[in-house]
Amino acid sequence: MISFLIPEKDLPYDPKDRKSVAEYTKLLENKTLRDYAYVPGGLDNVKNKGLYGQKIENLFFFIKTNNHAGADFPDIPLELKTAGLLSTSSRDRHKNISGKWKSKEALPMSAISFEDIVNEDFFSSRFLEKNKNILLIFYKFEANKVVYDLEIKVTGVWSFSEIPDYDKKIIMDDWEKIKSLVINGEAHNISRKDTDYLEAMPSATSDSMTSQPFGPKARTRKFSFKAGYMHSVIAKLGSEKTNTISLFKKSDKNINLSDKINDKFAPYIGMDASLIASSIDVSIEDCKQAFSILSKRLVKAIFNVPEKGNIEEYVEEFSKAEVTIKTIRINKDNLPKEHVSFPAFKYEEIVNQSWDTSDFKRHIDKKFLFIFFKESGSSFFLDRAVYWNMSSNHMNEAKKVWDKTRELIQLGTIVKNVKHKRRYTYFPGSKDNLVAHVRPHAKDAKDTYKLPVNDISTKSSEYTKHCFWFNREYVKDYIYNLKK
DNA sequence: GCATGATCATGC
DNA sequence: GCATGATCATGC
Repeated sequence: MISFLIPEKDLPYDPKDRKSVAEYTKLLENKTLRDYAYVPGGLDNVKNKGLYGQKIENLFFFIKTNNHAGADFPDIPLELKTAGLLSTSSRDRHKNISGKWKSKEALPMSAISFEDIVNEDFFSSRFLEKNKNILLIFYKFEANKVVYDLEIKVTGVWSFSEIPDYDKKIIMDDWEKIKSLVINGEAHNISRKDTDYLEAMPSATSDSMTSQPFGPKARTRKFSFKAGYMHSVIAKLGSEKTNTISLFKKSDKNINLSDKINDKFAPYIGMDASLIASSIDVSIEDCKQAFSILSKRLVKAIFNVPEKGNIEEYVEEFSKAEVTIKTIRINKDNLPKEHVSFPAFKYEEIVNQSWDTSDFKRHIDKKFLFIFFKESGSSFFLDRAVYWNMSSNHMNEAKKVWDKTRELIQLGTIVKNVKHKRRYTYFPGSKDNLVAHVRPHAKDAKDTYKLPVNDISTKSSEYTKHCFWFNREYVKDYIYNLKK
């Protein structure tokens, strides 16, 4: 039972009218809660952003905090959520889809009950019941600021019924995917990258466990919208001109992202690289990343991305689902010519990170679009486009490589043999782990990053830049051939 | 031939 | 100027 702190008839908005609530909420934009809040004796100094929503309910909407399961505005129904914003930088890959502001992180919504979801269907699910209409209040994130002084920048209502059909389809598929993992007794192996927009986000405390009907205890999780998805929600609420391109047409109803990508690539599959180049009217560069450049130009041609635009930024679905594109050349036996590199890591940073906050995990905890060119005679043809994400058990394999690498850097035991012509390292090699290994990634051997601890055998305080690489055998078996 | 170290062009 | 996304090259 909702009870108002002032009589309902005196409320400055109509709690039974969603539009009225949304318009009233707009008064908060470019203001702080302190501009509206009145408490006899003054406000407290709450800094915990988890309490911000309650304070807004109490002081701005004059609603007592409700502890029951119902919505904050039960008649319409509307669920109030507050979330942080960061300003986008010019180097931001989400700049184009986000406009001025981007979401600080994924938006947690309601808890997932593994016991219940297996008996639900999407349209009568607790997820949809609880989250079909969300009143969003976004503030500029500033750590350690008293909540009353946070600057509110964007507000508005997100409604499932009002998003495009192709977005609904992706969210429904995401929900179904989570449900099917639970049905298969795999709730303990769910990963955020199994889905596109709606993810099963683990609770912040890693030891919080709950039961699942057909498997061992699993981490408790919440349905959450990915940060990439929230970027576009924020831009739309803020009426920013984002100039993005959707893979879907308005009439697309029952097609998912993976199938849509395959459809778009289909006309070019089997086509020789030189023929692709001439048919989209570009030339093939003569450099190391020639195939990467060609495949990005092909993607731009297929999806109508401007020549100068960044694909992962312009293609709305790639931005919302946080997709990374990798181009791979494979030989006649489907083995990639090369291992697959990631950005070089900084030795001083990796020792201060945990696996969950590490850059490597952040890079691989995403969706990928692998574009494979296969060798044929003296040329290569476009063979496959694979929309892919890593499984949780392989994630654990990757973690072993990261753990070992971090340990070696911490101990200062990187270099194996100084006297040898070439310097060999103790970093995990491609035979040591199924998924990944560590190798140099630098302009040349003199291109270094500082070490947190001097290397014992070289006495050096810096070392050639290195990065994590996906093993090419792994790419062949688990990405190209989709082995489980 | 493969594992691993070394290096390069592009684009922002 | 440097990070990125790759390929080249050496030596076991």
